[in-house]
Amino acid sequence: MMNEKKCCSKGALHGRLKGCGYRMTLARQAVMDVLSDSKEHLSAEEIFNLARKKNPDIGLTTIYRTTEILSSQGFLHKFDFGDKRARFELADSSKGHHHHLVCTVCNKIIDYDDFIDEEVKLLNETQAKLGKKYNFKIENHLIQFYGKCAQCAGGE
Amino acid sequence: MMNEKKCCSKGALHGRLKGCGYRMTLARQAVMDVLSDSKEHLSAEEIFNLARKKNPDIGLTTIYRTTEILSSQGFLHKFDFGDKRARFELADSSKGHHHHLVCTVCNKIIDYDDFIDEEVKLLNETQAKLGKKYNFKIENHLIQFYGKCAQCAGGE
DNA sequence: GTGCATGCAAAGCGTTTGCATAAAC
DNA sequence: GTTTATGCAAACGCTTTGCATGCAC
Repeated sequence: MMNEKKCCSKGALHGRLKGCGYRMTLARQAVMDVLSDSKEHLSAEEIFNLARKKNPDIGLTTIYRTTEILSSQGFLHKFDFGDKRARFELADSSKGHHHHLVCTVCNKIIDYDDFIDEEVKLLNETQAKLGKKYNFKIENHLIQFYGKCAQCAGGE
Repeated sequence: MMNEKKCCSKGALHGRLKGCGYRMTLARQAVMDVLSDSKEHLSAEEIFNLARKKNPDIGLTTIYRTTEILSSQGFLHKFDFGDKRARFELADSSKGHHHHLVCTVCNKIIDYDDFIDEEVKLLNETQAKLGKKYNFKIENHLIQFYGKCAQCAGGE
């Protein structure tokens, strides 16, 4: 069994970036490493602070530009959880499809992949029907549940 | 059959605001009227421009404060369609449950209520299961499909 | 008359952009 | 050596806040 934790090796990243006309840089590697080490959905500023520990010269602007590129190339997924900042996670193909459960108080986010088979099946059907009826070329969907996590619900 | 187009009469709005310790003002009425007349999902600035026609002295700040209050009291629904600004619609009880289809190019939004019976049913089941498993008090959900509308898909 | 609501201006905050420098190739 | 990537500072756009004035009650 392979012990491949990361979605793609440094070499693969390098190659794929090159294939799109991008260069492989320390900053881009740092962003991938930070997201690879963390299993959270990090904001640009969080990535910045973590990347800084490895490379103190990195700038926040670079994080924005890098996450933009890496997202557009499919290395990262970009999410909006309603807390007014974009959040990113590695597009790790070893992790299957998942949806999110968002605490509206503390912003804790739980990725769930339970019960989603039916969900995804229905989603695909709906997507097909909607696409046809409204003549929309549907490319993506968003499902999130909002509520209060155990801690935050308790204290109320 | 009643010819009641608005979700609640001015009297009802007045009473319900009062019940929460809020006063009935021209600005609050204007925001409700604007949203009542439009069937779109309006941004704060759009509401501002329309409300201005009825009352030129109104300020954008008031729109922000008013939509905040009216949303929190359940008169309005607040949405985020990914275009970096909040959008509002009347919480009109005569309109049933609906979800959204969002064009990622021109930001056109289609409310659909087709095919959602099954969707809502599954959602409720999932919500119950997730709530139990993760000890979350789920209060809300978001479903949106993203893609390109007929016009925007054609021109590409 | 009292206290909430308003308008204006300024500040906040995440994000983007311009430009000179530095690094990848 | 050439071209892309970076860092810094400034600008941006939506939203929020401070404060004196105005309006609902």
